[in-house]
Amino acid sequence: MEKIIFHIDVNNAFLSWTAIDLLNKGYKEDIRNIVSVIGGDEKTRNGIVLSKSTPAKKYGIKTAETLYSARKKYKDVKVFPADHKYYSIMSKKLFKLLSNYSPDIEVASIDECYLDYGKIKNLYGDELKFAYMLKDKIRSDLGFTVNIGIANNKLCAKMASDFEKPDKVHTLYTSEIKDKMWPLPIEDLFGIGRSSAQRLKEIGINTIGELANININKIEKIFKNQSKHVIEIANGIDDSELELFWEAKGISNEITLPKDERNIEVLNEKLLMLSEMVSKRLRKEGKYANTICVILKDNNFIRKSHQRSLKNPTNITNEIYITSKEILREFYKGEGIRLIGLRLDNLSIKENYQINLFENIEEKNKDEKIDRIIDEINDKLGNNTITKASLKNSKK
DNA sequence: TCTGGGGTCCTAGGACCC
DNA sequence: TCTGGGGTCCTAGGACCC
Repeated sequence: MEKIIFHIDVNNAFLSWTAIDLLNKGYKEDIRNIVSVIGGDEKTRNGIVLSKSTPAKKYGIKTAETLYSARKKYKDVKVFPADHKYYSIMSKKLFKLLSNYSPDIEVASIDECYLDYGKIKNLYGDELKFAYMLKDKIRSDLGFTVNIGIANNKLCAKMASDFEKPDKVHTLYTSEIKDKMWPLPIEDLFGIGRSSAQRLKEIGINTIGELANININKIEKIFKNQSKHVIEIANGIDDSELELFWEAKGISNEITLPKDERNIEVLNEKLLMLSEMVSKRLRKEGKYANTICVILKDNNFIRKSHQRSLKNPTNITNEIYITSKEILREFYKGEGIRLIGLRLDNLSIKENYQINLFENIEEKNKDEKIDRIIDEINDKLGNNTITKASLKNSKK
């Protein structure tokens, strides 16, 4: 069976979805048609562009740049806050619509997915016709536009959906790689980021085609034993399968602080909050963490992290909090901290206990039960209703 | 009024074991 | 009297993606 993969990508997802939300609420203007962006709050140092309208793009405004910088490009750019809950609803609507046609969908992020069309071609016929029908149906049913890339593997489908936007269908079949992909600049290749692109340009490689045809020796210093793989992606070679069942390998939350912080007591309070956030998500997944990692970003934007493997996996808020405090104390040197984060890794399904004479299993089970009850109450009454108070009184 | 947050994968070095 | 080498696990950091 011929492999035919679709990559479906929402155009300017956050901005489009906010535009729909605003129109539903009676807002007169469709912000997709003006110079506008979705941005964070500058007062809390979250002032970056998360999504931009097509007109904003025309003024050179880019995702992830500061609002300050965006305003320099267009003084009166309209800035709207993100609404992640609403985005999640719209995302689910999209995937639900798509699942009416195929069960073989890989959700790649909140606003994009892969669909295995090869498996359903005998039902729906020509892929190009179907793609046009699908994109128009999404637009009429859900109110936003998508790009659809069609190819013989995931990589090329992804590349194709990134061609001209918005509201377009493109193909990048294996036979079209030379003509459609090789002339593109090297930084357009999926998997080549800023750092790799820079180093490739330094050795005179500027297009995907140049990379595709390079002698492997010339890039081995840069890419080590990934060199073969890098040349393959430049040739549009990718035999990876769709991953239909995604499971998180780690759970993390981070916060940027309103000002640089040097007070370890304040940092500990943030760790308490982060412990509550990550451990609640962990319990919801029914999992246990084997590794706890504390992340710091200092006022020079340097990230540092320290982690610890646990003797026994846990999902208990207080255990995670106590451990994270110890880790922080071990490596915090008093520098101004801009961001603090907490990550749980090496997740396992069941507590894989080795008998530990010094640990009271019944006590642990009780702690976990209490945490779950707290989760339930907070879900009903809104977050942080009882958690902090109960923890502050808990034993060290 | 400068630079988010949530992920994955890879590398390299050290510890440890045989 | 001159220090192997493979395998695995842990840790820290970097690159990349949306």
